[in-house]
Amino acid sequence: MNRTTETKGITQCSIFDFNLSWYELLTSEEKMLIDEHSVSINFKKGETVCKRGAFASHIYFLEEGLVKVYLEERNKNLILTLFTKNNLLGLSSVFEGNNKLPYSVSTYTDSRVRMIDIHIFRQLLQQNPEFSYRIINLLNEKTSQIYGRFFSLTQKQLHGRLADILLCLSNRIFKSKSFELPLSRTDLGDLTGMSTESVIRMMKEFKDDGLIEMHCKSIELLDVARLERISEFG
Amino acid sequence: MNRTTETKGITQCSIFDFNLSWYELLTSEEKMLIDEHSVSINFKKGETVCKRGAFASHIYFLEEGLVKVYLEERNKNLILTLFTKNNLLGLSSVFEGNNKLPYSVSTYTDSRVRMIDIHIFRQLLQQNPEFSYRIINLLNEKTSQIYGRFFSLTQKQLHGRLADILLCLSNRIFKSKSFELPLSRTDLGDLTGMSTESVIRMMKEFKDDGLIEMHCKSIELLDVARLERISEFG
DNA sequence: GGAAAAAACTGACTTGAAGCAATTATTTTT
DNA sequence: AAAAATAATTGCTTCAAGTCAGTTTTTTCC
Repeated sequence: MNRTTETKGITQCSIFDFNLSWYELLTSEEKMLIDEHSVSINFKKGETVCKRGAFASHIYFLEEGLVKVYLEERNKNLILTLFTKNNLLGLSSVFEGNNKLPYSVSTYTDSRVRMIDIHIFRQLLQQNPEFSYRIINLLNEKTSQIYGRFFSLTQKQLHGRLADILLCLSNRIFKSKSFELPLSRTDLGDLTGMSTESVIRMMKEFKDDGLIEMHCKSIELLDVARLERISEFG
Repeated sequence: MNRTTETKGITQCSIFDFNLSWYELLTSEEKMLIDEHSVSINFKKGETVCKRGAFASHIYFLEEGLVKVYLEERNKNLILTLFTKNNLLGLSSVFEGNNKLPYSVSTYTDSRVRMIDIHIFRQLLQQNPEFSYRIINLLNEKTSQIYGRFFSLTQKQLHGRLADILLCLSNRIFKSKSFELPLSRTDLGDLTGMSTESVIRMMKEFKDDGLIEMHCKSIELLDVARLERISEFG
C-alpha cells in the first residue's frame, strides 16, 4: 500500500508553524487601510502581549519572535499553542460575540507584534471574500492542530506526550534536530500537561535511553524514529 | 463590582448548543444552488455518518438529532464535541489542505443530515462575504469551546470533569435539569477522558452526596450550585 | 417472552504521576 | 564578583485513577 494514502496518526506533530499569506490577498487600498490602522510594537523576552479577559481591540500579527498562547487559572496553566513569526494571533476575537480575549499571550524571545485595529480587520473580512476565505483556512488549520494536541494530552501518558512535544519543537518551531530551548521546564510542563518534576524525570529518562542529548537548555534529538514510535504508542 | 464585567471561568459550560443562522445570509440563487447540490439523509441511532481519514466531499448540516464528533485510535477514544440539530458539521474540511476528514461522526438518536457538496460550499464562501463572515464566527465559537474543554480535561480531576459535563448536558444539550441520557457510561468516559468504571464510581458518589438523582439512563441535577463549585475548583 | 448480548456495576489490586522537601545549578542583580 | 533570586534536579511518599475479573442489570433480537 502506498504510504502517501495512509491516514496519519492523530497527533503527529500537533503544533505547526503554518503560515499562509493573507496580506497579499488585499487590494492596495485595503493594504493601506491596514497600514494606517495598525502599529508595530516591540516586546522584550518574557513580556505579556495580552491577557485573557481583556477587551479585544486588535488582531495581532507576529512579525518577529516566539510567543505562547495560554490559559491560566488558580496556579493551573495550559499552553494552547506556540506561534512563530508571520502568524496571525487573536483571530478568535473577530467574532463580536467574543469581545473579550479568550487567552493570554506572552513572549519567549524579543518579539515584534503588529497590532491591527479589529474593526478594520472585520470590515476587510466582510468586504473581501478571498481574504476571508484564507482566514477561514487559517482558522481550520489551527483547529485541526488543537484536536491533535487534545488527543495527545488526554489519551497518552507522559512518554508519549513528551515525545510529541519534542518532535513538534524540532520539526515545526526550530526546524532542526538540535536547538536552544527558550522555554523553561515548567513551560514544557504547561505544554504537555505534566508537572515540572515529571518533565525533568522524563527528559532524563530519554537522555539515559539515548533518545536525546541535552545540557540544560540545549537539546538534540538523537533517535527521531524511536521518538516517533513512542509518540505513536503513547 | 458589577458581576457582568467579571471574567467567567474558562470551562463554564464548554459544549454549547450554538447556532447562528447562515442559510438566510444567502441570496435566493445561492440557496437554490445549495438545494440542488445537497441531499438529506436519514440515519438511525448509533449509525456512523462519516469516518476520520475518508475524503471530505460534503459539509454536513444536522437537521435533526444528536451526534458525537470523535477521534479514535487503538481503542482510545475522545469525543471532541456533541452537536444538536441546526448545526453545521465538517467545516474543518472546507480548507483544501484538509482533504481528509479530521474526525468521525456518529449518531446518538435517529438523525437527519443534509449533505452539502463541498465545492459548492467553498464557492459560496468565496463569493459571499457576509456568509463567509458568519462561518468565521461559527468556527471561532467552536474553537473557544474546545479551549474550555481542553483546559477542563487537562487541568481538572475526575470530580470537576464530571461536573463540567453534567452541567453542559443539562444547560446546553437538553436544556433541562432532568433528562434521559442517550449516551452510555463509556461515552461519558470518552467525553471526560476517564475510564468507564471511574464514570460509574464518580456518578455514584455524586448520587450519594445528593448532587444528582439517577436511575440508569435518566439523570436529574439536584444541586446545580454545588456542581458548579465542583466544576470550578476541579 | 425468553435467550443472548451488551451495558452497568462492584471490589481488589496496581501503578502512573503528582506533591513535597531539600539540594544543586544558573541566571540576574547590585 | 558576590549576593540574591530563579530554575533545575533528586529522592521519597502519597494518592488519584486505571486495570482486571467477576456479577448483576438492562436491552436487543429471534
